Amino acid sequence: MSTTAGSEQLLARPRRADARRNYEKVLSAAREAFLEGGEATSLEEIARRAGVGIGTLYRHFPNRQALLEALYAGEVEELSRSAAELDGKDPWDALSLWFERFIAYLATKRALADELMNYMDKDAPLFVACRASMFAAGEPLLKRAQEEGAVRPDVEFAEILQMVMGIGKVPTADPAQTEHMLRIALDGLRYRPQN
Amino acid sequence: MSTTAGSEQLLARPRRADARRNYEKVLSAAREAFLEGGEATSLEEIARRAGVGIGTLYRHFPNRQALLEALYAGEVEELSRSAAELDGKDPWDALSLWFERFIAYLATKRALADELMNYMDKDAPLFVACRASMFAAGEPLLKRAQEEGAVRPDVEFAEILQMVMGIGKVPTADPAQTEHMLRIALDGLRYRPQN
DNA sequence: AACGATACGGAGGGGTCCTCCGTTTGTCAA
DNA sequence: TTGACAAACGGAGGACCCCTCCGTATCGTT
Repeated sequence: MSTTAGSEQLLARPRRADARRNYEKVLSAAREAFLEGGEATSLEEIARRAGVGIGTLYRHFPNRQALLEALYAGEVEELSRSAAELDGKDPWDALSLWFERFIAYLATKRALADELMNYMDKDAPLFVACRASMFAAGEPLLKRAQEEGAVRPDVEFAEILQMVMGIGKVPTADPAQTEHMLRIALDGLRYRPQN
Repeated sequence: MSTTAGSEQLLARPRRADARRNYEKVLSAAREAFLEGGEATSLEEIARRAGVGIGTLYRHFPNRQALLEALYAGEVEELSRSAAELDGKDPWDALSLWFERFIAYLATKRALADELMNYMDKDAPLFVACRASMFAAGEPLLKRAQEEGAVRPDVEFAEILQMVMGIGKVPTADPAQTEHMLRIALDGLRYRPQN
């Protein structure tokens, strides 16, 4: 899967054949488990699903956060890559479309996003790399929209990203609600104080 | 304290003198502890601070969430009450000022807010009452601003509240960052698609 | 085939939430 | 004042969780 290919460059993967196998097993068991069971799934449960001892899980991922980060790495790269497709479009449309995708991504991975927010300010190398990847993908979209005058100049990519993440994290019954909140907030990017 | 007065009407308080005393002791110990130690403070620690057995704590608050809700009740009422002072002001200023206060409130009680977001959709009676209180305070401000034409008509109070909560929950190094995000999002309320 | 080095697995330490129940204490009627 | 009972207290301990440690098994190489 391409999601794991992404983290290969960032994480020193284990060497022996069985180790590599188990690494993958744990990772995909974790992916499944978080999708189904929500954020509270225990590592013991994940190890059990992967058919692996708890000790093995911890050999590959020194703690809970490390496992989440490894999952995160692959998914984020995929999202970042999707910005490339938006090059031709109208600057504003491209920007807001990309953020919509971002929100959709957060929606499916809410459990992940929840835990990750807590570590947002941490500087784990893998995390820094992911942030960089997001910036590389999204910042040009913003710059382009600003240069065209579609977005006010007094906003920075970092804060918009955080704002969107915050909105994406709000639990709603209907995804349309989240999307509406996003639209309102993004319209704030277009607002001009003195008109 | 007025903060506890609020929850008196919503929670059936214990009857015996020592019980009432201990109830207060636990509540204020919890307030302190969450302020200092962050969200992860254990209930055992709170009981210890209150000079009370863990069993007693659980007698008054059947689980962790219940304790948080009880804390929440008082604080929210205080915030809601502060909307009354904004009656005279310009509709737009009143609305955005109130949300700014809301954000400031969330900032000091982040630990609380964090846990509470998880239960946002739950219908615990005390929670419903708190939401009602917030609506009573904030919705008129929005309506007034919409009638004056300062805010677009296609937004509802509930979603704005959620949006603001989402933004407030984002951890930032500098409060000014959060405030800027809020300003951008609120400017979205004033944006008009066809100009 | 044999021998490191590498990786596995699960018992168990320390922590948390919460329950259960024997003991203590407040309250009220006599 | 006293006695009795409901109400409340407190902490041991069960269930669960994260994580560590180390004896055992397996891989890869010679």
